Amino acid sequence: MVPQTRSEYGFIGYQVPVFPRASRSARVRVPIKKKSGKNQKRAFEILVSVAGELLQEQEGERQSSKFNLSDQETCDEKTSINYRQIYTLNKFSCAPDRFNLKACSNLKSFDQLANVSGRNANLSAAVGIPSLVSPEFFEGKLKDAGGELSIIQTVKSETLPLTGSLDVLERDRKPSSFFCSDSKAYMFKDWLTFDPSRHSNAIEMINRDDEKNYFGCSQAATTLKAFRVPSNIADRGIKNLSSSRYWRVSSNLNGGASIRNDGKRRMLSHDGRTSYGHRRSKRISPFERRCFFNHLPFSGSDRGFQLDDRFNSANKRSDGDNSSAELLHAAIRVGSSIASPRNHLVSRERNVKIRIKSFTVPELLVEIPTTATVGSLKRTVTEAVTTVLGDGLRVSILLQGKKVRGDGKTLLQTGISRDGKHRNLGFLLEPRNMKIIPPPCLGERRITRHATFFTLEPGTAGVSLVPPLIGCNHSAESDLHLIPNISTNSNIPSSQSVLSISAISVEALTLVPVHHRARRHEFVQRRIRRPFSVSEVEALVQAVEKLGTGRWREVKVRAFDNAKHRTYVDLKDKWKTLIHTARISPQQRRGEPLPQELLDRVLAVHAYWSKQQATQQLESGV
DNA sequence: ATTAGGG
DNA sequence: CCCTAAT
Repeated sequence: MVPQTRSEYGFIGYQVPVFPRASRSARVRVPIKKKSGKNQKRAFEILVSVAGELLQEQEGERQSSKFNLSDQETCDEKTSINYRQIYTLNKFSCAPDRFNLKACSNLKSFDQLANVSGRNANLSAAVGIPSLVSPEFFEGKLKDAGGELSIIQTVKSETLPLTGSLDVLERDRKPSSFFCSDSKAYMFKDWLTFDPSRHSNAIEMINRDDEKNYFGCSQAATTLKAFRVPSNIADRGIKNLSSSRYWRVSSNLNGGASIRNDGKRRMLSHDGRTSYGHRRSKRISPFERRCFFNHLPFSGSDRGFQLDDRFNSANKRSDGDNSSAELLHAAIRVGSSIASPRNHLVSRERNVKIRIKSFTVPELLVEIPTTATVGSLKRTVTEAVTTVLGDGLRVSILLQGKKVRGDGKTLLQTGISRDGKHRNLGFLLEPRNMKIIPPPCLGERRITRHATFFTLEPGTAGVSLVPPLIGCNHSAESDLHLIPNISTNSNIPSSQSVLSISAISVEALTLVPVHHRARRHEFVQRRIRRPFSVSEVEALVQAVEKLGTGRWREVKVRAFDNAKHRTYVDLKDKWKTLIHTARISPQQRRGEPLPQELLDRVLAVHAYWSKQQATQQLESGV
């Protein structure tokens, strides 16, 4: 069944993707009452609402056992829901006295569980009590809203991220529990949005019967964003989708190169606010794909959005022969050459087929500490390159060494089409802005949009310049192997070396201020990994010997005051790992070997202060 | 901000 | 290293 229509309803504000059958989900139980209880409660309200519908579906399919959580499940600590996150409801179950939810946010894949029960939630948070369940829902208003919808939409966890395919389910079933009472049809909401400010008002219902394309969602924190989007924008979404994917992967690669070394991380969401971000993940799980996907508009069709789509859509944009645009090879190598054109007739028009086999990346400056690893250098270069390729390139056309002016002219007029062998045709790639990679500690990353299509002369032959597949390795952990002409002369005078990637086909670096659209996705940079040196460990041990554990601030001031990149949390963490290291066998240890003497001291100091702590507690207890 | 721990 | 509850 392919949905011809899409219907959505909801509250505006929070958005909760429904994700009925996740393949897996880790679990963290969340009590209602928390420091950030208010927001969390909202999230729960939403989740519970959604789950209510899911339960009905579940009931109909007699799959309840699949979702049941055992009764021994108890409760505990850990708040995991964060206000501005998107939650995905993974699993749910309902018992007479409890309601279990598993959910995850977009920022942490599959490790959130909300478990709401009469026991671990505080009294007013038990299921069925209006304070937990949103009033509308509880009182059946939501039901009415849903009742008008004849289409139930659900999403298969496996297929949505990649294909965007949707299943339409129709249910005509007797409702159950406290949710909904007698809707004729129940609906799976792909997105349920919830506006705290108006959550006791009417429910908004948006029918989108006439549109095939739609926006999956906007950002969770973005309120009042219309769902309805013109299809031309949705079309554009395909591009963004690809580009963002592209960026995401490449950014993931940058685990080693840090822009900020001040011990803090930052995440920029598209609305410019700063918030916490997600961790770099080792792989792109289906859920991640979905989450990622969810941020973006997508085509309602069944086609997926594999990387190839970028090219597909590029081809389409060129208005030309779809098969003609070859995948442009954009390895970072020297020179650009042009493939000879085949005579190809599309319609009445003769197309010029131009293939860029490779091109040179314009000059890049990468500043990186000499202490950085080779891997981080690679990543830094990767990022620099992808940044340039993404949005920072200006393309000029060179014919016989001269820039071809006038974007309005046809290829015929400029003579490009007659240039049989295209020997004299060239492309000039110039960075639009010089500051590609800010040196560490010197500022904030430029936010650019990545992956840009350059389409020349639409209407005739199209040449799409597609960023290379750098970073399309799906394993974010793996290092990329760039092949730029990196001069690895390490005549590094100071602590900072400037690495220059020379450009060949670039004549000038133009300094064109470019408007930076904030990327629409959160992006967060993990700090660079900086293994502790032996001397650092030495200093740490010495400080702890003196100060004891639990005074990391003082340890920091005392022994690492000038090591800006070592926070007291780092020191505490290092101490933790030191203890572990000292306990394991030398064979199991990794990294720079530490003198056994040092490790012995670690254990001794640890034992000593542990005892101290214990006796102190005894004293205070008495 | 710091501390303490889990991830 | 990250994340975050609890101080």
